[in-house]
Amino acid sequence: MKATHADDLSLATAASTFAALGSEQRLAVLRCLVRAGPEGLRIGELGTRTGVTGSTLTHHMKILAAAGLVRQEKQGRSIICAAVAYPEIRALTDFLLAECCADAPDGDHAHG
Amino acid sequence: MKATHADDLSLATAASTFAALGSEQRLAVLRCLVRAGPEGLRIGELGTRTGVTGSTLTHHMKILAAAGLVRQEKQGRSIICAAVAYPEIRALTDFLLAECCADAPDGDHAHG
DNA sequence: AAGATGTTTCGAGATTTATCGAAGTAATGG
DNA sequence: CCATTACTTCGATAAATCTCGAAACATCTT
Repeated sequence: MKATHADDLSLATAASTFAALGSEQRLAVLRCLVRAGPEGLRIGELGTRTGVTGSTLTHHMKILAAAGLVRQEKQGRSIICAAVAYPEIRALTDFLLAECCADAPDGDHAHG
Repeated sequence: MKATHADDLSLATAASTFAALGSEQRLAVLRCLVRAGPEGLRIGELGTRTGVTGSTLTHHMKILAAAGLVRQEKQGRSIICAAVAYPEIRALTDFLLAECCADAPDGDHAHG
């Protein structure tokens, strides 16, 4: 068996990471952060851009942070949020490819 | 902009596909099916292997099928389930990579 | 210290999801 | 046609999640 990042992910961890991504609002938030780049955004700005209320945003950010998809850093009275999604997502895609597509050829799959 | 399968996925679709994967039980079911290969498994057998009750399994299978991750086909009095995950997962990974990792270098990412 | 700003916690209502068992539908065999 | 097998639908309950506003907390400014 080939060693990949997928080994880092238990089924439970993978499921909860997927669950974290399984909300349109959170996905929008994550995308917003990723596009903002490594500098990140303040929570407030994030709320403005995504149209999500303060406390709700806090809630979603906790979930994304618990999944390791974002990082929060206090800076003065603001919290700077930035995506740390890259390694996590790589692990996730590796998981999917390893667990689910292990012996699938590249072209046409399981269609018959 | 590079054309990929990611273009096929709206934010809402991606979120609901992630949500479909965001359950340990469903992920276990999907993995079971993927490992079973293109021949698939009967619902009953799937239930036996995963320890999920009949009606609950029906429920989960609906969600997986709605997400396009599995296919169900009647065969006599059985339903054969098989993973069709490959293209969906490819679209999903493409989505993630395109939306979230677009300009991330390959090595060290967004770590400060 | 007082006031302004930015974020979190708390409490609560609404919605969604998970799970089960019992009854229902569909296909095969006697 | 009746029984059996295989799965689904229905109805109900429990649990989790979403969402909000108000109040609390922390930080900077003056």
